[in-house]
Amino acid sequence: MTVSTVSRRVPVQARSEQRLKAILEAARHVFSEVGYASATMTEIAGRVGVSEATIFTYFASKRDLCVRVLGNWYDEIITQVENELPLIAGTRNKFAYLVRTHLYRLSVDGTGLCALILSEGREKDDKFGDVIVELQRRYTAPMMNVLAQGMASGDIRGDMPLGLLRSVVYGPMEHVLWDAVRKQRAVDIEATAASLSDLLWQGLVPPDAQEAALRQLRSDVIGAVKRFEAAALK
Amino acid sequence: MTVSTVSRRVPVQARSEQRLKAILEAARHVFSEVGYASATMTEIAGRVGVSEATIFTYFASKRDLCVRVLGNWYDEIITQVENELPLIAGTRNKFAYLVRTHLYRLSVDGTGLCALILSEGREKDDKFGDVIVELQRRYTAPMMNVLAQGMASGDIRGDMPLGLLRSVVYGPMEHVLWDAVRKQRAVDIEATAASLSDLLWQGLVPPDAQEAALRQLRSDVIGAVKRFEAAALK
Amino acid sequence: MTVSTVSRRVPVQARSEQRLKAILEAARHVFSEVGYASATMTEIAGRVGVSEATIFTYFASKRDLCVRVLGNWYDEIITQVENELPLIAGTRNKFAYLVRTHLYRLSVDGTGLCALILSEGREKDDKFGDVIVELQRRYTAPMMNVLAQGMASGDIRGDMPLGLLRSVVYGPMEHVLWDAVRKQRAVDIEATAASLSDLLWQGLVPPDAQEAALRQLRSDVIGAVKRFEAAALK
Amino acid sequence: MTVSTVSRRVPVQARSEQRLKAILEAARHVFSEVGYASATMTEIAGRVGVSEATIFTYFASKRDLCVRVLGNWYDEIITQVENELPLIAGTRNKFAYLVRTHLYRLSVDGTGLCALILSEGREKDDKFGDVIVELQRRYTAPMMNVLAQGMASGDIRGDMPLGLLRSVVYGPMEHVLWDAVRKQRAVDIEATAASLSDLLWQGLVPPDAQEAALRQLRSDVIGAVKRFEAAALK
DNA sequence: AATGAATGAGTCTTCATTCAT
DNA sequence: TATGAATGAAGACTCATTCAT
Repeated sequence: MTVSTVSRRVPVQARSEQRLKAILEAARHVFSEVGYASATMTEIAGRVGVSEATIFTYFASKRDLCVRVLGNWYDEIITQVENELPLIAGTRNKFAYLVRTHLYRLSVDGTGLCALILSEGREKDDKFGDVIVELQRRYTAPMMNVLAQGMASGDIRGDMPLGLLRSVVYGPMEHVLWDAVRKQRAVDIEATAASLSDLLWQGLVPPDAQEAALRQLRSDVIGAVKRFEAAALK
Repeated sequence: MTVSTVSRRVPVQARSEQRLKAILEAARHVFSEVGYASATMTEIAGRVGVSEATIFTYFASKRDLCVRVLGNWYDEIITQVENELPLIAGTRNKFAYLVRTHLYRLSVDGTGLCALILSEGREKDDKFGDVIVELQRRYTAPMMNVLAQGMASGDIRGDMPLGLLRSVVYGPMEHVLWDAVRKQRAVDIEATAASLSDLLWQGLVPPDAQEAALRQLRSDVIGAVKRFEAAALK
Repeated sequence: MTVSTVSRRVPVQARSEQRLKAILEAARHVFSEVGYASATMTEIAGRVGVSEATIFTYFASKRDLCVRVLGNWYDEIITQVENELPLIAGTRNKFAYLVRTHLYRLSVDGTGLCALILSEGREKDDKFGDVIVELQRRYTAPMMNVLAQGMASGDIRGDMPLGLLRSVVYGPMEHVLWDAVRKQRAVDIEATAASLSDLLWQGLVPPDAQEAALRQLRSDVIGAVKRFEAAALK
Repeated sequence: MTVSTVSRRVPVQARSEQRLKAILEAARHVFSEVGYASATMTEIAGRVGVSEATIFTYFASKRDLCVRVLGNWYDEIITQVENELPLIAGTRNKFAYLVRTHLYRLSVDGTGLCALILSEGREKDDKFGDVIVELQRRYTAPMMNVLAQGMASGDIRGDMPLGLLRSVVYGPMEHVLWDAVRKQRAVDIEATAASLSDLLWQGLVPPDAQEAALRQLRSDVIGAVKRFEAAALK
């Protein structure tokens, strides 16, 4: 039997559950604020009020801690969306819901994490491996489905790659929030979400089909009304 | 060079001028590739082929070097835009030009710098402070002008804050490029620029045309209803 | 148990006795496998299936545990030898028995312990101090007696210090086993023991026989020369 | 171009050459005294009178430093042996020379290194890889050649594997020296070398061939003398 | 002007040991 | 008696920065 490098068992008692949460929360904030490379275990430990060694009792490494922080964040929001989205009808409404939810989530605690994901996710040595990629995929899946279905049904223009649409949707939201953080200003989530939904949807809608559809609709109504009038006057 | 915080005498001879440029260039690449925190003076010095100490002859600190790198990058593109933009007529054309130029610039050497700005520009200790905010402001000024003038002329919808429009424009581009970097794929700049210009512009355009159509439709329906009521009462 | 430095009350119940043995056994293996410095209480505790704190209920410190492990190991083999050796007759046979037993013991679980003794027994701060020296002395006593008696009886050459003979006997065995461990090969204990006994014994035997032969030869030659000279002068 | 992890260039100036030697020497002592695992860079740096960081300017890692220490040690003695051995004639004389040299070298500064080699060389994760194995092979090559040639020429018994003979030769020497270190006593190298050479050689010589050869020789001489006498008297 | 050399201040991580329960 | 939890002390290693030459 070889000597195995057993990392100590993670504490599981009631009391330590709280500590674990505290560490995760502190870590979430620190990673958010300064990014992975600049975040230090010392800082995180200091915020929780424990020694650095204690953190290593709960997490195997800085990397592990970060992965768990990200995982938690994703899990929370993924769960929420998976529960609420099915209750909403209509492509346009689903779209607006996803925009609003994303914006809200990011604004609460995610801006930094998002930056983290984006900037650390590209390291060559894939420090976080496919963990992030997979989480990201799961997280954006609902939006991608909405967009894909919209394309299929003709609600959304089909002349651009889906990946580009994703960037068009998520890019502005991240940008808005970074801007806010950088300028230390609060964001009016509801107003911003409404505006973005509106503007982006208008961009996503098929360019001519839009007017065509309106014209068609109007002629239909007019036709119907005329037929009705004719019938009524008879 | 916009901002500088040099504490030592900068050499002014011809040879030194070249060296300074070489250092800036190497630093730009390194910062781009690995971010501020992970970039090392050793690596930069190594690429230039000088000792680390030499860099400190030209720059007071790593921070200073980075600020100068960013400043240079901004200066280059700002200069380019200030020269070329006036030659282009039409809000829509100017908009497309700016999108294309931004995308092109970022894709060449700016993605990493962009990440740098976004992830380092938020540090608690205000490492780069307002330097970046100011540079960013100057850089986006032309686009902001185009958008503002578009609003004034009625080419662009006026029902949303200008800052939001900026996010709508720049957000997707950054997103697209990070995506590309993360997936190690090249971006077809021209195609992407065209698509983004198209889609975004459609979103930016005042929804008047649509509203007009809708208003017309509504008045049609209302008229029909009135006539129907009249007929029914007859 | 020979030496102990326990500072806490050792449990005396039946259950505890077993646990103590289990800890000692696990510790023996771990120390064997990786040496004192690299052995961890976590690993030992893990193998026993108890918490690290429990070990400290039985042993005052890692050092104490290690000393006890070594003491136990020595005790076992010393007891065995003290029981079996008297049953064997003849210096040569006793010698072979001790070689075989030592080799066998070391190969079973002692190589690592041996390394432990050799490499840790030298520390500046006298980590194990004279404990090991004393154990070692007791352990080698039987062999030393055999050698001393052999010398007295003329079976073994008396022209070298006893201590040197000890090295000649134990050195090769340790060397053989380390070689085996390093090369990850099993040792044929019986064959090796036989070969070593044979070779070493031949070296240990008084060189008298050979000297006698040589002396004879020399006198023969001298005699011949004299006769030759006499003949030549004739 | 990827960011390469360039370790800083090793200093090469005259002044630093001395420092390098000083570090190597201090390291040799420390590793000797406490083994690889227990040796600390702090201790080594302290002895040289420099900061820990300085050592890392010269050596990439603790492992690297240790490998260099070992390499140096081996190189010195290998060079010496390769120069001197050819000047010595006769298997027996070469053997004695190698024993004496090994003993002398070890006693000067190698005991600890030897322990290091033996105890660290067996780690599973082959911390030092084949480096040590190869050095060890080169170092023992001359002795192995002498033994092999002795076997071929019948000077040495051929009924045992060469590897075992190596252990028989080197084992006692290491044992003698460890004993000395452990007991803090000096060794009389010359006397010990002579004794060991004598005793070991006697063990190595073919068991019966020895006496047979002597008998043969004597009869040859006797025969020759008789024939000579007969001729002379005629 | 350039740099070889050195280092102080951290960084992550490990682990024997303690103690309240 | 046993242990979950916590931690102080230390260890290898990094790197921006300084300074004499």
